[in-house]
Amino acid sequence: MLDRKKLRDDPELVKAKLATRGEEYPAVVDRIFELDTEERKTQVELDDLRRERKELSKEIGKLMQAGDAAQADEKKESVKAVNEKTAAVEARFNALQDERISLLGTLPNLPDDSVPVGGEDARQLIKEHGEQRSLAFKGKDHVELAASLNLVDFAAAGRISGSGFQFYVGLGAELQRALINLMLDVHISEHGYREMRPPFIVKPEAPYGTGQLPKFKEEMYHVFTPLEQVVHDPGGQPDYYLIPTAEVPVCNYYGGCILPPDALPVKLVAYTPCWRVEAGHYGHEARGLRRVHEFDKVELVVLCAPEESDDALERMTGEAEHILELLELPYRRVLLPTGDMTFASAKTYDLDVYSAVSGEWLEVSSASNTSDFQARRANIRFRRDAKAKPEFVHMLNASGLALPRIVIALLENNQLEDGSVAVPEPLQRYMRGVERLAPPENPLPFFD
RNA sequence: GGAGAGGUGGCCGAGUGGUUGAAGGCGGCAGUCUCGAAAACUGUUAUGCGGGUUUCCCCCGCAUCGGGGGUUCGAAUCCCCCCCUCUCCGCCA
Repeated sequence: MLDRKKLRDDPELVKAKLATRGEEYPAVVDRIFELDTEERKTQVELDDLRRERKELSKEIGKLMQAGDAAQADEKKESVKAVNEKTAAVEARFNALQDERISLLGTLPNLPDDSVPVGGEDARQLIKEHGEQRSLAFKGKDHVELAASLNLVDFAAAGRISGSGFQFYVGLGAELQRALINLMLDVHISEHGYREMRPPFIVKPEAPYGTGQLPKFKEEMYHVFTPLEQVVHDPGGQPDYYLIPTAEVPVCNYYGGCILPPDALPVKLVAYTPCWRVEAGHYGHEARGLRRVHEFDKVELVVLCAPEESDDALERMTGEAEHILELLELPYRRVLLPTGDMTFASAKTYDLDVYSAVSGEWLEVSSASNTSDFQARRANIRFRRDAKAKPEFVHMLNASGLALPRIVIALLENNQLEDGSVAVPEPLQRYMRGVERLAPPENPLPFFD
């Protein structure tokens, strides 16, 4: 949510900045500006009428206590007249306010000044790390490796859940668990995060707070309770959503709270599965583990004071990179342009990992500074001092990291000519000391 | 899922239709006392929106007692719906 006052004070600036994110936005800003002006005029009218009613009602109370029923009745009539006027003005006020708020909810965050203007072409390479070496032999892609090493059963997942789901088996499942634990442990003990285990199913208010709603409703899975038990249906919303990222429940953890002085920064890390509809066909883009409906991710969330958030974004991105370095995966950091950022973000870095087989970069992390945008929507504030007025915190999130494409890169980059895959050293202790992923001696019976 | 109880300010808790934004207590902050601290005493202690003044100082209005709707001249208080918590029963990993 953008600051209503900022939009009021400098609509041209807001329009110019939002225009870099989508051509449809300036017109919305104009409309909100009109609504805001009219709404405030109406509020003055409304407040006056309500004050009048309040005063009269008090007088009626006094008259009743004094036993003067006749005069009281007379006043009651005048209050009724005031109430009629109030009802009309109130209806107008509510209509203006509703429209303003719902339109404001559809505007994305203002991009930071350091963000390049433009679409995908304007992506800015910040750094590259590690050698993008190619294999000395013809490597298999991760789907072939996953099959030959008996790590992932795509066919079974397809039968049971449909395309876009995976059945990790044996060492494949252990690898997931190992990656999750490695990431959590590093973020907790080296980077000072506190682990959270949030619920995976949330009410609509939560994705609204983080900005997935109302614009990206179709990207989330809806969870309905059985029809006869559907009791609340505010605004036609389904009952629940499956989280598309841990950001949704974790960022809402302090929803509505005013954090005391010295509470910031708050650093939270959570592993959760993530569910995304990913409607449409992607072909090669979606092969195997590239783009899936359900995946595992370790997510970092930081709440900090406004003046800290620029540094916090750099730090968090570095912390995600640290995991890639531990896994010895070549990666690059890219600064996303205005047209490419997620809704709530003011500035986003993507981390891409290099795949030796396809020679492509695969996105494994997105680190965003949402400034006060999510904090406004979720209403999360803090006090600098015991007596200071509450201010909105700044909120940041970064994947640290998303697993499927890590697995792709790990398998493809670390494969050896004999068809096995080397396990990076830091990961071995999380996998019972396994150094190589090799075809199991007695694989699961496999049906295709 | 069934039956019952309840949700009030940072916390505890009073308040069942009238000047209650809300008693009292605790905590916090400021002051008096003290060499200092404790104790005691005094004062103070919500958020949002709008208007004025004009800049962070104050003044005024409105709203807010889980959320929404209703009754009424007037609702924390009465009615309806929803959300949440607790107790017992049922079911269940």
